[in-house]
Amino acid sequence: MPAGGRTDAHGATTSERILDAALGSFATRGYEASSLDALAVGLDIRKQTILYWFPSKEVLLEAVIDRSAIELSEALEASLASAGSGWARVEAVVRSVFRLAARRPELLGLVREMGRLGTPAATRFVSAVEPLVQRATGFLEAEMDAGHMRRHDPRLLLLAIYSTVIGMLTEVEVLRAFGEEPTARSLVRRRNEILELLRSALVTDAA
Amino acid sequence: MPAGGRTDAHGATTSERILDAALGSFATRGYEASSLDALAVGLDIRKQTILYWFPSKEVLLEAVIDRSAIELSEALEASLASAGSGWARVEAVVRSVFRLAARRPELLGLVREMGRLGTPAATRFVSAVEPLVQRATGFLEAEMDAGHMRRHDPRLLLLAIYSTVIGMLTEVEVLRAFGEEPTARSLVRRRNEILELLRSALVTDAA
DNA sequence: CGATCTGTCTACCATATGGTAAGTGACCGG
DNA sequence: CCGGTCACTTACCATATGGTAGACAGATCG
Repeated sequence: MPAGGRTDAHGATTSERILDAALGSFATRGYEASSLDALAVGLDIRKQTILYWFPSKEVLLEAVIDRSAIELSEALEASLASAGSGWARVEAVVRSVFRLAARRPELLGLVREMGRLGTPAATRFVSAVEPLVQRATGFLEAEMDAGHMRRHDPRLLLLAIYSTVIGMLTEVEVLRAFGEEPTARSLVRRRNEILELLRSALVTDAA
Repeated sequence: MPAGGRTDAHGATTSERILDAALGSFATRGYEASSLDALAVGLDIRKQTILYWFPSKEVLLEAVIDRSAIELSEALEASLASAGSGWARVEAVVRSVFRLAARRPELLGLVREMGRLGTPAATRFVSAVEPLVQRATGFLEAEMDAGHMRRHDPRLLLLAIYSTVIGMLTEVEVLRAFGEEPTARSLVRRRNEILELLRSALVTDAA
């Protein structure tokens, strides 16, 4: 039985509920714009209960980051473990990110928020996800060496892929401007568009 | 002589100086996290001078958005006016956005911030830039019809291009994680990477 | 010269914020 | 049954926030 306070009707501990609400708020409103008071009201809890579990707002942020980094890493590692090789591997990862976006959009929102938080919060997240970046660049490089993919700077290529995927998943307002509704159907269309785009950009005829 | 208050040593009116500082702060710290007090201190001005020119923080935001939308539109329109056709046109626009990012990074930062602001602030920006989106999708569609570019959904394609470019220009923390320093040289490398990527994704052999 | 207008300032204020201090009740081992 | 710990609460507090009211100096104009 994990510590974290009394459990509610759904078996969630208080500290878990706080983390969930904080993640949602940080991801959509931003860290600085999120207030402990508002969080507490939303949870029907007193602010001091939050400060009991997380002695300061910054500590709460760190906890949210750590938990999210783990969840993100696990999701990606899982998709990598079962994925094939070559282009199929890229496709599997993109698909799993889109699945994650459908199930837990706040996670992707938090990733975007990282940029604004700067050191040391972002450093925390970055170092947690670092191994994945290493694996990914290594993989891309190998595929290029094997002639399966067009040659690019693997780090910059990864950055471009990341930007495209995250952007198409999180820029809701821009999506609206481009006439895309935030529906599941639209999500699938965006995923397929990205996959097509990446495939024609990356895969060589040799593969 | 445009109104806007007394002019400083460099000929800038007070209201212009306020708009500049606000743009910078909104773009990097975010709207909600920016305070009028901090803005005033940075400008060596009293907060009430800000509220004299812009009667509320929200009005200030609207003014910043309007001015930025105009500046952005003009920069893009200019690059479109002198650009050639086909792939050269896409390349010209991407290059001009990168030039803009080097000269006025806050403009791009504000675009990213739009997503968080939601209605009605984003609507304001979106409707100001809307004509550009129309022109761009129309152009892409024509190129596809002519067989110069691979067929895609033009709106989704534009969204993908936008996401990639904005992401690679604004996600400073992620850039750091990927080992890219925020230098001019790195900017050029990122630009070239994007151009290569887009070219292999879009251009058909027929072109 | 006196009245008015413009731009900026000083003096406040209600509210919201992150955080401290000290309680209260339920449970638990001895 | 009783002292202590755990989870959470009420009661505050200093500071920061967006915003109001009004004074004051300099220019403009009749």
